[in-house]
Amino acid sequence: MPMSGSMASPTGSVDGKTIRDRVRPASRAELEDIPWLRTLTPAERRRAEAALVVGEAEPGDLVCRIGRSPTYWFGVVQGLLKMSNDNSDGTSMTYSGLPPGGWFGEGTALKREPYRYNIQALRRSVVAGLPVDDFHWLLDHSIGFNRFVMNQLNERLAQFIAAREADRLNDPDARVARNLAALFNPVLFPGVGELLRITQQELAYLIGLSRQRVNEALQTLQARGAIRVEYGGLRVLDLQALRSGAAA
DNA sequence: GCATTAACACGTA
DNA sequence: TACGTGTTAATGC
Repeated sequence: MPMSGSMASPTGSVDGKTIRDRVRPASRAELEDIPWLRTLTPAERRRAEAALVVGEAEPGDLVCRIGRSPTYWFGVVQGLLKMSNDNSDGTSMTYSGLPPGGWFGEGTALKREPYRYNIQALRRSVVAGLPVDDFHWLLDHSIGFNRFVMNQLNERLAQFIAAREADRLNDPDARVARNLAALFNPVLFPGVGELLRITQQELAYLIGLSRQRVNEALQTLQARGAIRVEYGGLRVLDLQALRSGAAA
């Protein structure tokens, strides 16, 4: 039985730069793209906006590293990140892609425990961070923020179940379709838009198939009108078809 | 039979 | 030039 989790990718030279350096306050335009700010009262929002920072991540940069203490609750403003861990045999396993609009790390921030995964930039990205102390302050003071976080956790749980289901499908085309549907989840990743910039190689690592087989599946999905394959990315034409696995 | 790795030509940023 | 895509051939379960 194929399990996508069994697929490992070569780790490559981990140029272990962290983006801790060179963070700056969030610009007005960047604040507009942060979905949970709209759930706050004016006073709460002022505090959150003052605390938010953003940083640029180059391809390969680590946004957070396993074992480090949580410093921020993170969000993707632009670009694409991946969540993965490294195996003892020098390979790594990719668990999830993180497109724009996605916020992550609340589990670690809640418990103030070390990160359990690496978060790495796949392409040039802009990452926002809310310091953990401010994250906790919002949890203690803001009803709207609590609702957002609860909704976020609920949606992620649904995604987790869907991912397990997708892993058990043995039709590679359907697995590719379901994984794409997850990346285009408008609740978890409201900033992804209709064009997702990701290479077929990274998609292959994420899904747990070879690049060649992913390419074949993408051609099939395109022929069915669910997506359009573009250079360095994919455009979604029919999200419902992807969710249903785009079965023949 | 079907997916994987390896290798290649080709087009694009 | 470096990278991503699309394709083929050989190999393995």
